[in-house]
Amino acid sequence: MPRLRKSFFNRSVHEVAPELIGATLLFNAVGGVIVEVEAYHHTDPAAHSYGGQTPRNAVMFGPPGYAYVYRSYGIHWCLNFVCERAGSASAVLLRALAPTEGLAMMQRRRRTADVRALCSGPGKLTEALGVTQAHNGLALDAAPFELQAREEDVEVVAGPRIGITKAVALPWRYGLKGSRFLSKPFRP
DNA sequence: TGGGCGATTCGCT
DNA sequence: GCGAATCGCCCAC
Repeated sequence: MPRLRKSFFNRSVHEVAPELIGATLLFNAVGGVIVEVEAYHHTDPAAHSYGGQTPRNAVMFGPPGYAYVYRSYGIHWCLNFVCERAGSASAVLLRALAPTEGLAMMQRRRRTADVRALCSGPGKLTEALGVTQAHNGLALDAAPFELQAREEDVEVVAGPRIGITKAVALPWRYGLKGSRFLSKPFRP
């Protein structure tokens, strides 16, 4: 199973995001198949990098192939993959996985046995995998990350992003068609 | 199936 | 001070 290298991320977020659907994300050998992501480009008012570089979003302004982690609503962590090139400040938000590896560990961290509830949302996903602020800025092609390219063609659907108040109509949420592990279904 | 709400931290204006 | 790339729980339909 070919591992994703940093060069995989060295392209437009709008190319990378749909190609991540069907890839496998493991963190300390825990994780599963990526079924939902969202693209955030620096020219996009909904992106953290839109207003320029700050200490929080500094990793987004660095080279592609690194993890950007931030706290959401004061409670959750959200995981992003930096894309394009240094300074372009664009990233893909990881929103949902179909759990395959380390089920027991994820069930313990999430305090539920419901497999559909383990990684079906950006905050759930980081809790299940154990990703926190401490992992902000880590390379994606080295431990504890392991990213594997998808092995077969998948059907990718797109729609509006979730939970934002700016640029709400842009269809930059991508998902695996028909997956039971999405944070929300895609409207036809 | 979907909407309303409270929890809770911190970056940024 | 404001409000956010969310979640879980409760309720109505």
